[in-house]
Amino acid sequence: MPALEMGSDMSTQNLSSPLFALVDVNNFYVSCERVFQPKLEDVPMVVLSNNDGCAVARSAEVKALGVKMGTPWFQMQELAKKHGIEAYSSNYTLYGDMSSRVVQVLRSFTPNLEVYSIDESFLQIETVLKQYQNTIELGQKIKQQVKDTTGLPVCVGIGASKTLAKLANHLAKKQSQFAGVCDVNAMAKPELYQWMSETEVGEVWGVGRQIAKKLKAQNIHSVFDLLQASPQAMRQQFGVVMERLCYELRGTSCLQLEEVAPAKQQIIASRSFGKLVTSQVELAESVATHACRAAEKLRSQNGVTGALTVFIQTNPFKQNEPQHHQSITIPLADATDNTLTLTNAALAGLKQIYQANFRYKKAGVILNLISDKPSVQQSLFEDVASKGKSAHLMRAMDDINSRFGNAVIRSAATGTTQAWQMRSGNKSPNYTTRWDELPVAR
DNA sequence: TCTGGGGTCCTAGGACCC
DNA sequence: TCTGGGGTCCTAGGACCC
Repeated sequence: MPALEMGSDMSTQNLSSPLFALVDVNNFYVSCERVFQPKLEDVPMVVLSNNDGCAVARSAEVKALGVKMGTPWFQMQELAKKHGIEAYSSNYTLYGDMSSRVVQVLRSFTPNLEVYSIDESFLQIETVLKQYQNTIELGQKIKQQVKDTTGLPVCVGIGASKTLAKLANHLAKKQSQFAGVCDVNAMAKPELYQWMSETEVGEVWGVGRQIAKKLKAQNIHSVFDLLQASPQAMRQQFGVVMERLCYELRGTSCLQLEEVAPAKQQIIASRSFGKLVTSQVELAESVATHACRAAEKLRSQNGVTGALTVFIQTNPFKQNEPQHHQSITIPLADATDNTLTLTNAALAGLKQIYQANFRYKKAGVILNLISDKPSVQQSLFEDVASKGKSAHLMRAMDDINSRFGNAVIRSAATGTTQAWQMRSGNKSPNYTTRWDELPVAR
């Protein structure tokens, strides 16, 4: 079954099945700090979030003590004293800079690269491989090169789908015998299944706490259990994302490499308060600040927005206090990036949702961007993987794109393809108008 | 006392239209 | 037994990711 029918470059398509490598920096923020302060090597340490609230990065020593990601610093005081854990405030400028250095090294291996997050990149490597004895040699080379150039330690996971590469990366990190590089694609099936049955289902990329809980309730505990579950049944219960994930686990790639980062759809600027806030004046100050910051971000990526959302919320951890989580979306008369317009809209919104008598913990502003690029959302696995349907979808897309260069296309879960033509200077926050429907064969 | 910030996708459901 | 129903547009909210 051809995995990807949507690729535009037919010449390079499907010559061989894809092979993905996920390169992930170990304990990224902690490792960055250590590059510049070598004395911190071997010191148990954490890097803290804004307001020095939570641990957002933990060194190996701290992880070994059982400290979970996001643990509030105040909750680990005792442990910190006992084991000499040091805490550092985060320095995102530094981390961003280190991140681009790592990407630069990775690009020297292949241009087919997706920067997935500040510390992770996917590489598509089946064409690169010829120059190496095997995937492990390539992985080790990458690892060494990043270490030599940036000082940062990475692990490499390799698999036939992004999800499997993620899983391989997990094994590379947890199991020392892999020496930081693991290829589940080259692994003998019995060995792979053994690892899978020893790995909790919650470790799978896309299986979070809620879904893991539901899976376990029906006796799906390990990755191997999930591998054996029927994708159709999983879809019925959990939706299309889960179905796709099942196929990915089975080695059928459904998720493409996204070499070009898609334009942002929204911009968020928000912060927690150091203390609880009740007055509207104080909230207004922070909301205005966030609106300004959001507007700056917007302009820095040459965007415009058609609607602005303001939200305020109480402290969800104070369960004995009345909770209030309110938001409102203000449509803007014209698409804009103007700070004053946005600030005024934000303040007007705040006025409408503010209620006295609540103690607020957080405020923020969300901008909904107007996209000017055609985008495609594939909802159905079948759309991607089954030849007939995706061919039909492609025809529909070609047709729409040739007639309306500036269209937004959605393939709905029912298998219909719909298109909206962009309106210029449109006033609606939803910036799209449905113009036609193209039937797609089921 | 003290609990991050910034994103994505998908679904359900209400209002409305014909 | 009673019942309209399909489709659109929009929002809220849940789940996930790092």
